[in-house]
Amino acid sequence: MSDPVLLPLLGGPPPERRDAARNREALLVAAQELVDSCGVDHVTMEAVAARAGVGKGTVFRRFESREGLMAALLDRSETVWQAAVISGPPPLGPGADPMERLLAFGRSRLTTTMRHAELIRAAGRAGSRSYAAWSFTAMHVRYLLGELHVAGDLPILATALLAPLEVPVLEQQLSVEAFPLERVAAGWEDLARRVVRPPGA
Amino acid sequence: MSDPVLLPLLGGPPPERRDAARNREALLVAAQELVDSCGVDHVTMEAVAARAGVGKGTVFRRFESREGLMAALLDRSETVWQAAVISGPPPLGPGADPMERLLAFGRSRLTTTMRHAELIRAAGRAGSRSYAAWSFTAMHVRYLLGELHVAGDLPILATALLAPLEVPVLEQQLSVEAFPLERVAAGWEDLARRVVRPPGA
DNA sequence: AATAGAAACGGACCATGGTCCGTTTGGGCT
DNA sequence: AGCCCAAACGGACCATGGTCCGTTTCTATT
Repeated sequence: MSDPVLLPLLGGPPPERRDAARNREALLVAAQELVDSCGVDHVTMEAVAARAGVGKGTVFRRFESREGLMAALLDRSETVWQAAVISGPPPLGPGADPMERLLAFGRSRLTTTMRHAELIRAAGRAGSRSYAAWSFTAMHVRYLLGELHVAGDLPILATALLAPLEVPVLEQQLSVEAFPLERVAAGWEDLARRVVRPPGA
Repeated sequence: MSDPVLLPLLGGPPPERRDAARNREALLVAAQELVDSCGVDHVTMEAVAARAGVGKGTVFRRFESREGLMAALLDRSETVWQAAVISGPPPLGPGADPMERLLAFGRSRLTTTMRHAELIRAAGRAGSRSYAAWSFTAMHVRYLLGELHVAGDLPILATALLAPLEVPVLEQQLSVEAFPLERVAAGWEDLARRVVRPPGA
């Protein structure tokens, strides 16, 4: 029977079996290599499986779908950026005043989004991962707006600032309309100021 | 030889052959019926072809891809909405003052987008069609901002107002975070006012 | 160490979007 | 009317994402 002492401590689902963990890692490495060498949309699930030395079924059991695999890859890249926001040097990280941080956030998020654009596209709305990514930025912007004593519906206002930084919107501006990146960045700063500026001033 | 009088008038590409036009129409009708009865993502290209009584190759020749077909379908629905904006009754159509029109535009676009959400998703970035749809709303908002004497980079500000009305953003708020529709709509109005409000007042 | 059963594995199999090419058809020209 | 050929057609064929299930491997328990 199972240990009555451990039982109450089991918070989440049981841990992965060792071979499963090894395969997950191998698959992520293989996928990353293929993405780097062929570009996201030329990577097939079979190729990833073959390169990792496992069967195709295994890939889908671990990551649900192609989107899920891409989301997992994306997660890794996003994590290092999130760390820079949480605990990196100012003005992106803590230390600068909130308005400076907000403007730094916008510029940084803009370039990061474009850098990861292909992967973000390929990840689609994969499970709860993409939600997690959105959630982080939403929480951060909400926090900064709070520090700036912005009045209003903060979650909604945060969304208003984040929406123009989504891939399809940025691609429309940068690629289709061919606005220079600096113009888009400056435009976002202007938007941020308009949103933050108090009504009576 | 070809008529020397007609030749200079040939602005665009030559017109479709009669059978081609008939098939295009039959395919659109078939696709619409299937979408209505099964839901967008259960419609297969073969099913559409079969229902229209043509071969699969024909569907792809006319519409390029699944996304292209969905975009064509979407186009029809969007057109009637666009007509309402251009020449319908105020406050959405012309006649009301610009700020009223802008607020009416936001609410109307919000509900229209959600009504067409599945189709918009399925249409993806299909050819120049999705660009045309974006282009219309962008132009309209730019025009209204001009009428309101808003100072700044109007194309960019228009984008800032349109981005929060895109499907993924709205779904995040309405479905994932479960904000009531009225809250999202009110939030957009607040955003519009902040963007329009002049700096010194 | 032996055992049992849950979990993971692999690759054949299926569904569907998309391509290709030999055949048919429409419509301008004589 | 008859000819011609560009355009359109159709459906076999291919690539790839995703499923299924019989087999193998891990690990907790004795």
